[in-house]
Amino acid sequence: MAKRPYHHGNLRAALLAAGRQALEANGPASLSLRGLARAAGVAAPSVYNHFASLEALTLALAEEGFSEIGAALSGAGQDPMSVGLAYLGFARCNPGLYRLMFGEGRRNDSPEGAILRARRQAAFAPLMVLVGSRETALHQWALVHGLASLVIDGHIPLGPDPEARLREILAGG
Amino acid sequence: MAKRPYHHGNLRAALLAAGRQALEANGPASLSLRGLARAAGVAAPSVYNHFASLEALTLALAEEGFSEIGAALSGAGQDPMSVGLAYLGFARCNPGLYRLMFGEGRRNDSPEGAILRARRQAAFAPLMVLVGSRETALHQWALVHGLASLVIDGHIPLGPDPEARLREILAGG
DNA sequence: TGTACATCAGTGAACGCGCGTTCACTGATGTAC
DNA sequence: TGTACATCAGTGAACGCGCGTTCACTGATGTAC
Repeated sequence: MAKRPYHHGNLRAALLAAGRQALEANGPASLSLRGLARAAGVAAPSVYNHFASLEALTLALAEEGFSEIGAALSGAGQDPMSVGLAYLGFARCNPGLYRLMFGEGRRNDSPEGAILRARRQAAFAPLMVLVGSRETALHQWALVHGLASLVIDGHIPLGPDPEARLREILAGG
Repeated sequence: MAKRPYHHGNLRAALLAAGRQALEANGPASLSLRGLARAAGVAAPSVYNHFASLEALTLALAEEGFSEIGAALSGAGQDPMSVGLAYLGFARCNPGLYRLMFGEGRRNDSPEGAILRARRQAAFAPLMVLVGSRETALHQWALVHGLASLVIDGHIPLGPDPEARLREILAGG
């Protein structure tokens, strides 16, 4: 099979791990097929044994993110404040991934874009369930998403007790 | 001086206009020095007579945006709801530019990034003035920024009366 | 008015770069006889 | 237990691309005499 794989038997996983690392180290724009292959200790064409294209790899990273944030929100219980904090926690732990998932949409009309948009809607669904009206749900989503973006971008220093601060801001309408 | 300028005497303005157009047509990631020169009907090196680098040109575009959103917010009066709607109006009219201004920050520690961050804080200042506590101001900023992002990304279809819908969502806490 | 000259916004050619992707290949592993 | 063979994850070389930037240049304009 392979000649001398540096990765330990699962190049797909190694590439995704390298992607996560690159995402957090240098942001979504830094993702490159050659770069990830390099990071995984493998020649660039090897990537094509596991992903159809760079776009497919990128999408797989985003899928990981949506799956993880979904789990985090599900595990946060029924209290909207808890769900909001869980959402913010995910974004703060994975800022590069969060940006890939929600920002930097290349082109609105690409097939990749359509898939990402659907996944975002799905991630938003738990919020829908918890609150009464659709307006309120959208309001909450906008609030929590906007706050996540601002925090990630360093606009809101959180001080020694980040969670308490986030609670204040979320509540402070 | 020039040989045969296709632009009418102000290449700097022509490049910025081309940048605005590219931003709205294809997003921030599509900005390229060669592309903008092409769009302005000029050879690539000509750009360097007016901007030190692509980064400088990009920053000038963002500055335009911050100046315009500042004017829009100032003109919106004292009512927080009006200011919020003005903010959303700017984002909806200039989605590509808004993304450049607020999203897609390349690297947090680049000098460009620092300038952009300062400009964002400045754009946020009017909100600070209108509301009582700092928490409330941050809450409002997050809400309006998040809503702008979601609307721009097509997650919230606005229907026949967009402004009324946005009012509902903003109010719907 | 005519001539020499400085200015400087433009030019085309070239640089080196990293990129995504394709190609024919190689060689270790696992299986069938 | 040996041997032939198929599989297929890996390989290096090469493709064409667009990019930002640098370079020495050109030639129309505006100014000084």
